[in-house]
Amino acid sequence: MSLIELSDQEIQRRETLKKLRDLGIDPYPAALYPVTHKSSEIKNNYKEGEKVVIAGRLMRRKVQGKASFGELQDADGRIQVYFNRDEICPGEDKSLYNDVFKKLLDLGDFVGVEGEVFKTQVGETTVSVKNFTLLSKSLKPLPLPKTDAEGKVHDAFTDPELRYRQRYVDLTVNPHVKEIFVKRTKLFTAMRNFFNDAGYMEVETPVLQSIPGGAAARPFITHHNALDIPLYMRIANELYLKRLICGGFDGVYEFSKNFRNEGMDRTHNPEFTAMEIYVSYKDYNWMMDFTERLLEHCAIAVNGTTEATFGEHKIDFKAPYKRVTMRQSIIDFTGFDIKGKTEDELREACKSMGIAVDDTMGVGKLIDEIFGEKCEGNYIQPTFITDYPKEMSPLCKEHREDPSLTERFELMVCGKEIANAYSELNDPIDQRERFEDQVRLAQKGDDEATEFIDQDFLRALEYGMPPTSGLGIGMDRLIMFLTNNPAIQEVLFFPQMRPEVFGAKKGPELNENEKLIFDLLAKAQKMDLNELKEQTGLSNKQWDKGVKGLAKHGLTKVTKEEDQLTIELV
RNA sequence: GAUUCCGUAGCUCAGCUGGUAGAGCAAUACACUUUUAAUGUAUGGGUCCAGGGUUCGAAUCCCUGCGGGAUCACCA
Repeated sequence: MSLIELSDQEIQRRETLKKLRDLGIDPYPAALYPVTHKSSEIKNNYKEGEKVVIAGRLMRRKVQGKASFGELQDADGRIQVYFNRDEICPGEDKSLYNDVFKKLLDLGDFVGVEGEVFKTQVGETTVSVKNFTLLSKSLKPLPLPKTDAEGKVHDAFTDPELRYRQRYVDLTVNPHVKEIFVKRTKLFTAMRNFFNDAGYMEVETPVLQSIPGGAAARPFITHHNALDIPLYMRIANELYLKRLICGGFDGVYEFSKNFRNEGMDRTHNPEFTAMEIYVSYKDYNWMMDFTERLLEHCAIAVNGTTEATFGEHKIDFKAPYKRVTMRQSIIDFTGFDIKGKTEDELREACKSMGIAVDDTMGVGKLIDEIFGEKCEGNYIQPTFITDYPKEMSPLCKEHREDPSLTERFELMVCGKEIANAYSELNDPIDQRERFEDQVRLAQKGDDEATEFIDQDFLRALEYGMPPTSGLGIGMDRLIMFLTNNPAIQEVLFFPQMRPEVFGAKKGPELNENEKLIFDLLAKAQKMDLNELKEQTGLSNKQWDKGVKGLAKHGLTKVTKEEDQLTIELV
């Protein structure tokens, strides 16, 4: 990057950097800095006169002559620091205060401070600085949002594009954003602890798979050079976890980064995190109990309460949750009973409800459309929807009382699904037939159906899998609900975005029009302005921009005598 | 994919029916020894997203492109 592209303030900071080096101060020292306290420890456990060593970013500086206040921001928050000229510079030489502190430090610099804790007249806990060390120089000015006495934020850094692309800045200046990610980590920890306490084991399964299975979604495809085969990035980890149940574990779970090559919007990112857990000798009824206890536990761990606010809704994750069969749900909201209906009858019903259908849709898909259109959005409080039609659930066990249904539930919150669970299908012959049905659906044109048959998974089932219940939870969605964020981008550190274009800006060299004008003028050195314009044959706008551009580069000068405008090279 | 809104100083934003680009904070200089977003005075800082068009003249009007937001569609 050339200097010409730097802003005024960036150039100043680079000059400051040089001055520091000239004074023998290393702006990027290597040595460990012996921090003894965090800002929160000092503020929460105030001890008058305590000697502390702290470090962080200098985020505020207010000079008042021979004394100054500043604010240091560390991982926990901010603490005020007090610089007194004669404390820092006891002798004749006051340059450490006058020059280094006042002129060569900038907001955003990482600084280490040794000092003593005291309270100012206004009562603010403050560290009185005895000595300070520059730990890392900041060359770009940070946005500086400020909160006033009424809690109103001024100059907030809010542009989503800038915030997502430069999350490091977002995290530095927006403490509430940091809080979201602290909560996100608390959620993962709480869930992990809950599973571990129950005796289940965290495992890892492949991200690169030769058959993308376990869900209906478009995968990302890549290529392995040594094997010379296509590999897919996983869309789900279900089939691998079930193999491990076949292998004899009681319970296994994995926080799984999944990748789906589909649309992006405020609730969908190409990579997202799911949690899947499989527990042997259990069924979906047990899993419902387990799920509501899990979510209650997680809500408390994250927010300290089972209650959460999401937009206009107040949600309560306190167990137990309401349970409604899909059939009953559709009766409740449409008056239509799906039990025993043929594909044609269902298609007619959809049409009468104003739901768009086409010929590729089978019984399951049609029911799903009705539910999605008429029912789903109505469940605000956590609600289990149970007993899904068989066609929609190729990996789920047939219902013990009704062979057209499966033992499946989804957990709905605020009209969105956040969990999905089965009594897992473990009959290998049934499973093979369901896969084959899926292949037929895919051939019929249903792009949600799975077109691959995972033969190795079927082989595992043939050796035998104990009765098992499995649960999947969309972790991003769950944390959105727990932190009141309607956009998935807000709960991902680095949401996917179109790549930023760097270095595309033009340098100081002349553009085509400027060159044309310059070359013509170079022959004469000095010309009448209008004459030159005619010779170039440029449009008014192009001419105007070109001439202004040249003047800006300091190459030409226009002089006016009487009504005569003359242009000459400088 | 469709519709719609937005892109101006490091940050937040003004800028009317076209007429020399503005404010606050940040920066620079000077003064000030306990301040609470906000000390005073002075100063500097902009290819107004890019390219084209209309015009004597475009940040402003029109077209195209790029980037982003919102709504809808699709997708868990």
